[in-house]
Amino acid sequence: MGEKRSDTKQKILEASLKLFSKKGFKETTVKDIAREVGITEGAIYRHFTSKEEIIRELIESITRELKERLLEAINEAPSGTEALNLLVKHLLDYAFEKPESFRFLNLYHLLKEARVENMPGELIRHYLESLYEKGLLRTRPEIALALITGGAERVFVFKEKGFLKDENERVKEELESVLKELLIRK
Amino acid sequence: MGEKRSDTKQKILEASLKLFSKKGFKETTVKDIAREVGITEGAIYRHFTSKEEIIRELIESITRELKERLLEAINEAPSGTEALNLLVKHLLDYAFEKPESFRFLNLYHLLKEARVENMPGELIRHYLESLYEKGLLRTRPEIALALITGGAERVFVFKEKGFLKDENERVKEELESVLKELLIRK
Amino acid sequence: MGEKRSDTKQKILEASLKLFSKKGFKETTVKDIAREVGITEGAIYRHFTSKEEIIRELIESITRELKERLLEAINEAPSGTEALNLLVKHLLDYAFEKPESFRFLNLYHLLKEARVENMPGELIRHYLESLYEKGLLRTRPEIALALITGGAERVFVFKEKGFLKDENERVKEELESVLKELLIRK
Amino acid sequence: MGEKRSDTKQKILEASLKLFSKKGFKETTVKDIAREVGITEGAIYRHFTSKEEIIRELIESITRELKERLLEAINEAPSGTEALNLLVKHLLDYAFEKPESFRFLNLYHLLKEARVENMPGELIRHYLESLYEKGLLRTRPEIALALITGGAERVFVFKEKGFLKDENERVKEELESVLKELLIRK
DNA sequence: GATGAATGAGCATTCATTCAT
DNA sequence: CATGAATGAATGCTCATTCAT
Repeated sequence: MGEKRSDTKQKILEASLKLFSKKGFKETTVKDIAREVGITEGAIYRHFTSKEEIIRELIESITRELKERLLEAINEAPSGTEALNLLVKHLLDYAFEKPESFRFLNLYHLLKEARVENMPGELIRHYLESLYEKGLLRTRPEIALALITGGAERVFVFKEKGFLKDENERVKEELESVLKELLIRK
Repeated sequence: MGEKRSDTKQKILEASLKLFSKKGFKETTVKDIAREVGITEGAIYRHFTSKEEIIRELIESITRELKERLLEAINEAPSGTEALNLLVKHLLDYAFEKPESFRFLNLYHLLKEARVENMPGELIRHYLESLYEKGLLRTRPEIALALITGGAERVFVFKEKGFLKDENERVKEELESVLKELLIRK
Repeated sequence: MGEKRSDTKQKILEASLKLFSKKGFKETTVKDIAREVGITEGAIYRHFTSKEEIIRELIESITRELKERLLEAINEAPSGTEALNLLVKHLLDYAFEKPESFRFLNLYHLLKEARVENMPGELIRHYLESLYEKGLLRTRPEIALALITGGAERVFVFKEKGFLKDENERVKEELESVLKELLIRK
Repeated sequence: MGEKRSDTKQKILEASLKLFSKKGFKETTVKDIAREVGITEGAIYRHFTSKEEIIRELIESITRELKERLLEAINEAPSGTEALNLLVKHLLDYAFEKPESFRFLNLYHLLKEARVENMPGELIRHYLESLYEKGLLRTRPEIALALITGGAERVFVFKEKGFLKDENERVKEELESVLKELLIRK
């Protein structure tokens, strides 16, 4: 009953995420989204007041979801070093599990004006800061963060372009291991 | 000397690079470019047959320029390890020297359908491959490449958002040092 | 008694009258009307086959009602001069009693193609004609009619804009007195 | 040379005035205007930033023009009574000379939110006020104004509907004479 | 009777491109 | 070479109307 109510809204969000992350915001038209869902343009506006609102709703839910996962990692960890391990693991898990969301996030912060405070990265940066002060980090937090998120994102571009042909699992493990080695001062 | 011939054309390319890298392709209109140059829309079409041609010309020249620099690095180097050092250095030099070009390159490969063969990264990847086979690389070439280019790009986003407040020179040095340590197997 | 049967229908007509007279026909949407009534758009179509039908029904009932009042005035009157007095009085009574209806009527004849025969004014004009022929009217019937109806309508615009701040009763009396003086040849 | 520059812009204004005054604001589409001018919709936007801007420009120029005429009347007149005569004459001259402008003005103040201060009527009202205080006016200024402007406007509706078949000149004279008689206290 | 999702035509506006001057 | 008016296709959005529930 209640499932059907927001069935279409959910489909619109999913189609939008797919298209926005692949083609960009301006490049994706409302008609594209409607076609992908299998409805007409007008129907979109029963669920959203504007294209911009779809984007807003997507960025909010993705940000929330990723932040939750990262907070989990921080809270789970017994020690600082272990937290760093978990942070990297959770971020990569998310990126490989939901590449479209991850890509959308990157695109959004690349092209749209965004408050720094809202970026999930800020959460990581904040935590890395404390690790850095304890001497557990090999490089400054911002640089570490750039390597984690930038490296992960690039891997997806490579996969998409056919540069990288390995299975996701193997790629993730290798990236995870090299990042840990890179970041943690022994 | 034929240099003055394409004074306006050069200005159009520069204005386009600036706007495309900042706002994206679709988001930048021909009128925007014309306004930035100080001419009218029609005049653009004296120098380019289409907006798409401006993009094409930009991506070609940026690709060519970056490739040249990278080839230089490879050829200059006395040894494999040293070549890797130089490669990282040259890439970061370029990125920090011409952030708009670097950003444009990233955006282009993120949003537009591009042949892998044309990417400057392919050049690096190819070379890294040979280093990897000699056991000089700590991780697989694609992952290494993802960390170098992804990390560099992300650093610019951070600088733009006010995340990173240090001087360029310091940031570049730190990034360079951590990447070298990361990649080169001792 | 059949009165309750069209409770909602009556509400729709009232809401429509209010909105149409304030904002115009095109400017008032079916959704606006539904919201004002407190139902949904679809429900409107249980009672009317189209937006146009609502307008039609409104103009018909307003026209009928006003005509009835005017006929009453004519029939009531003992003499021609007295009939003129009553005509003016009844018209102003109606306008001040049901300003929305009066406004709707004006707007309709201003913007929509309307048969002259259906206008309540035609009734007045016809009667004025006979008075004119008897030499009781100071000016030609059409001009007299224009002053009566145009003057009354304008008074409402002025009240709405805050131009006129007096009480309705006083305004009506003054308008009535000046119109009688103006029209009746002594 | 300079004439051709704003040739199209002028045509757009004229076509818009014609259509708006006949059909209303919402009822007149940009396509209607373009068709009337003989250009495409897009061309409109080289001369105006929006449909609303066309309306704004029209109301401004009409208001300015009418105010100028009325001020002239006031300044020209040797005495108060004569000024009133001239005011009525000038207003009717304008209305009969430019019925579309007059109609547009009325429609605008009927349907759009307008500042009272900007209405040409305010100019007349202000002047009538001073005449009223001197005892020269038979009725209160607002009522007088309502009869002048409302009566004039209605006459055009009647002409359009075929109610009134006389020549403009005769209608104007009669209206003028009755209004003067009505307003001026002897 | 009523709901609310969906349709489809239409609207204001934008924009890459063309072309006469 | 450059201008700026114009085109025409496309875009985001609105809205009267329909229809399954």
